Amino acid sequence: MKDTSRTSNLKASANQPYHHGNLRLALLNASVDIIRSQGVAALSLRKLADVVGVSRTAPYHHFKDKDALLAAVASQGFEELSQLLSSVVNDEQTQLQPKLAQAVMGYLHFAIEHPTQYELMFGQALWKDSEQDGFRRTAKDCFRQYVKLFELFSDQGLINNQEPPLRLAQMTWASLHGLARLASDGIFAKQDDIHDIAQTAVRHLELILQSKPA
Amino acid sequence: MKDTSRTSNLKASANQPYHHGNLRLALLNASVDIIRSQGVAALSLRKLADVVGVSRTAPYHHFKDKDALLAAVASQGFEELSQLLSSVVNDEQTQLQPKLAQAVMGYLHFAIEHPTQYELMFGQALWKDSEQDGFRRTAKDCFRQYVKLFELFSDQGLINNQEPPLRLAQMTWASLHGLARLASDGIFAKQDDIHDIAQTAVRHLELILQSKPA
DNA sequence: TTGTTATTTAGACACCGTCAAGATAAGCCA
DNA sequence: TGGCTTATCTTGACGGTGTCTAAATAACAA
Repeated sequence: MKDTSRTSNLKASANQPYHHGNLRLALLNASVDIIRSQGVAALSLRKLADVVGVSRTAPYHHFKDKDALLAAVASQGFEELSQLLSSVVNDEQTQLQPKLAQAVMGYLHFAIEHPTQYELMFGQALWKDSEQDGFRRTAKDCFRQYVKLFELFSDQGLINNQEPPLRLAQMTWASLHGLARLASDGIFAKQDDIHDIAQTAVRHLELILQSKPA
Repeated sequence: MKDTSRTSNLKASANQPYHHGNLRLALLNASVDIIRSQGVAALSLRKLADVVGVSRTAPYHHFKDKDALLAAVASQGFEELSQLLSSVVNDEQTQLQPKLAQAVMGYLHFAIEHPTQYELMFGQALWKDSEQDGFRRTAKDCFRQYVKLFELFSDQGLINNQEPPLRLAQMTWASLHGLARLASDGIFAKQDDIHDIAQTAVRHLELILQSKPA
């Protein structure tokens, strides 16, 4: 599909309209596609370059490393999750239960729909690499949306638990993350089980938020 | 370090005392060492063979694949976790709270002490590979120990929650796993935070086990 | 136009997993 | 003992990978 048309062919945004049009974005999109459909292990820079229609070393002018590319793909995932959570925060619904369920089920849906990307987003490779702190920031912004949800509940007096909202958010996010992991990694095999466990979990989550532990 | 001494040099067990002594075990031990100290990405069959002192292709007579080797390393981890959990089950202590805390803290300790191995144990690579079902069995045996703990509590009347013990085990294991992941992947950076969150989690876990949800 | 700079390319290197063919040696049976 | 079978290990080779270096190309600014 490598034709000889002008470089300004459609030009998705006004940035970097040099030779290719917008190589960085094209590489990122293709990477997300490959990772979501075939897993992280299936992504090689050489095949990626081939798919996009450039030479093997072209991507290195837009991403320092393969790790930098992977960090960008992970960031894209966190931005998608952030948007999901903030839409729940800004929903007109004011009751705790529906909002909580909406956030939890949306989160789980993302993890189950895009398991390989979710694994990449939370893997050690990126989090222990000190060079990827742009990635780390978008990830923390995402978590902040989740915390904001709990602060909202707390402000509206929907939480009886005495723990600070941040701590409750940390605790429940850990639970949610664990469920998401087990589901998306294929460890809880039966899809029905996952749904049941998720609903049971939401019910107990509410229970925790409403209770006053000693 | 490749000397010309007899092959029966120390011979760790009575199995496979052929040329090397016990290549399979040596490879497995060296792999665990490398993965724990440098991560999964740092393990190459060639360097591994070099460390053990054999040629590059020798390992293929003991492990079909690199994946088969990784599955063996993961199995070793699950066996270690199983032993930990069963020691809690068989402890003379009969109260719920100390046993639960002992299991949770032991589990978290393993995950934090050996983060790279823990990531391998729960990664998609192994769980989505249909060929590694020996690995899957040891993993499920490990989870069964955890379930047994809850059945024990239930038999002794220490649980008021109406949910079946299996469901409670699934739910709390998901929470525990999420916490372990966030901690061992370096996402909850501060070590103190982890400890606090873990204690808060244990407190709320008890709370769930004691409560009767609608 | 000329020069500067961003972008892309081809070539090369070291490393990787693993397949095929052959060498070695241990165990078994005569 | 000797010879056969079989498990074990080795050498050589192939295609694929990430990425470095040096050269080519094209956009832009003067």
